[in-house]
Amino acid sequence: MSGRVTSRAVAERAGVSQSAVSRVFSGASASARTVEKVRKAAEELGYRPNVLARSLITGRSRIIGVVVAYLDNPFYPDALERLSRALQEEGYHSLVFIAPEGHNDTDRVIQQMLDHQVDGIIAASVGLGDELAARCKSAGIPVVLFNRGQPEANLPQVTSANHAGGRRVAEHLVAIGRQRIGHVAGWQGSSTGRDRTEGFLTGLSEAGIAPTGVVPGDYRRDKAAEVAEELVTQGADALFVGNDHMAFAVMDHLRFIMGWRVPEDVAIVGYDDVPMAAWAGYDLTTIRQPVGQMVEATVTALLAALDGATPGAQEINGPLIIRGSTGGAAHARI
Amino acid sequence: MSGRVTSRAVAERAGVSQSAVSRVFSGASASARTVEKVRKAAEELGYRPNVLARSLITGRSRIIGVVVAYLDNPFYPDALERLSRALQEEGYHSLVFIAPEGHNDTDRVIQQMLDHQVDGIIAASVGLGDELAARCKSAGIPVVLFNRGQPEANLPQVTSANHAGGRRVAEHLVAIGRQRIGHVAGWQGSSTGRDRTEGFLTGLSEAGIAPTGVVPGDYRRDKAAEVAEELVTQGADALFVGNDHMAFAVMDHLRFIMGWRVPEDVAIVGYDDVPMAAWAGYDLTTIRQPVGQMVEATVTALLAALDGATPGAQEINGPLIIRGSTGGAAHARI
DNA sequence: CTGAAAGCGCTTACAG
DNA sequence: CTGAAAGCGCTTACAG
Repeated sequence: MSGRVTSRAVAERAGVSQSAVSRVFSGASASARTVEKVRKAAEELGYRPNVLARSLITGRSRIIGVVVAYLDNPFYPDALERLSRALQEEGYHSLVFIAPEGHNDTDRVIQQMLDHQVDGIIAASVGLGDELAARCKSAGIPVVLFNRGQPEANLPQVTSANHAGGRRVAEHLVAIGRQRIGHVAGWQGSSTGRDRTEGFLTGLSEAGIAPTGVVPGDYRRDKAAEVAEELVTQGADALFVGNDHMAFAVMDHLRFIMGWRVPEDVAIVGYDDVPMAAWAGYDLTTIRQPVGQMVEATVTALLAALDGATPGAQEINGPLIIRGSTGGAAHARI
Repeated sequence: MSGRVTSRAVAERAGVSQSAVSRVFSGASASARTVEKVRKAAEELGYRPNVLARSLITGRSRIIGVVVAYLDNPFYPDALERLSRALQEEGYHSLVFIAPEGHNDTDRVIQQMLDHQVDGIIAASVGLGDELAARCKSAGIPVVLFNRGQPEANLPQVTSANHAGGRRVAEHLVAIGRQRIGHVAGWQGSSTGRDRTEGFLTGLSEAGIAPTGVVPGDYRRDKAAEVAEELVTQGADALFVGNDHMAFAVMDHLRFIMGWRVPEDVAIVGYDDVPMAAWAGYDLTTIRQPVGQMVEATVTALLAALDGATPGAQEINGPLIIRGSTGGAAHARI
């Protein structure tokens, strides 16, 4: 226990005032001689400025609160890793909260972030209560929504073009000649779930096709597998599954439990293009959510908001990646 | 911009002193009447205590720094989620750092955590330089290593019984009648990698079998698939792969690229028992790392250290989970 | 129980 | 450029 080394201790050892030490470490101007003396003393004492004290005065903690809901869908660890790195590069740190099970208790978590004087908040795939949004606003703490739209909230938000993506999936399944097309939908309480479903139904209806069935899978593996079984039993020869995470469960269930062939008996399309989708075991056709671009846009929006700007909603386009689960690239032009 | 609401503002509105406000929010004693007045004023003003200021005085931030190296191996997002939740339950928050690519630049990250006055540090699967370890010690900041041993460092650490696990794998592969057994090893720069490999070789040698080959896969999918191909080409009929993450890549490569059958042509065993290992598509025999118990032990050790205790190293036993990739439970007794 | 006061470790005008 | 001083928003002895 050497005890905390403070700027005062460094000042004494260097034979300068405490203010001088502070100036050296906060990058304010100081003579070369002072800088040298201070650095030397600091080195010898192992001094490092107390970031808390600095934040208390400057009113900026350089900490960004990041809320994430579930890490079992591999899209989110990936996003979290990239967000954290991008923030670090900008000199910010991430105070991470894993949102509680009941998706809607995020408000308490956000409040705690405010208590910690975070400079800004990124909410990945979780919503924000109106009251809390107002409180953040009045506290001058910008909030950016990642992969979640909340139109009423009027918050900066970054999503991929979910409606367009869903529609593109419909076009693809029709193009490869499928007629009995079902949909294992994402959680309809989320904008991603709703938008993908809507886009998909739009696409089908444009092709003059009625869906064989549309059943919510709620972004849960177990539920997705269950409802997929229903749909194929009803005769579906193609399924659009609301995200890759569910699609893997659906493929496993159909192939290994029910003995169906993919894509011969049933074509499968997912959403996200997580790395696993490209693995030989799944080879899943899917819409790519360009996570790198989405993270970049999110961090850019946050920095802009910290600078006083008011960024709006942003949609990033993602391509359809055609793989074996719908017959592969060769079938793309059929 | 209502501006920050401070305890002084609440005091004025409530007609009490600032100290009284502080006492109410820090749980110190106060008369029912004071509490009521203060709470009312605070409510009306939307007051919440500034945690930074509190931490500056108490010297406790109630923030735990968590360093994680890679989130692409699903074992770690899972661990991170559980760690974060467990910490939240104890009233702590997690300042998360994703360690930079070059595994050994963790020191800078740890230093930054110290600058933020974290109360403690959990380092998941990363090492800690001697100098930094010493600095944490002298600052009185406990560090607990999760899933990584570092015997020289004399730090509290929680791992699973990797040596025993590796040995158990050898016994199992011998028991099901495999004779030409290869090993795609984990990164030998890590204790987990080394211990599993050692245990495995011990087990083989006890059975009087020499390994067909031992090649490092470094916990990387691409490398693992590559060296697995070498090993089976050399005639291996069974492979122990250093973790599940690599084992999936190995299975995909052997089955879908090379056309081998698992387990008929080659039996595969992994390590970790991440959820995916139980998926029908892999059905991977593996040693379970009991992540729940490991997290619990880690948090307990950290809390104990925060209380002044000096917890030691802890090894959690994990069972062999026999699945289809080695012929399933039916073959377990052969 | 309560208020006045000191102080946590810094930053930042303000004089010199 | 530099030091003395005020102050960030709290907690916590100390008297009363």
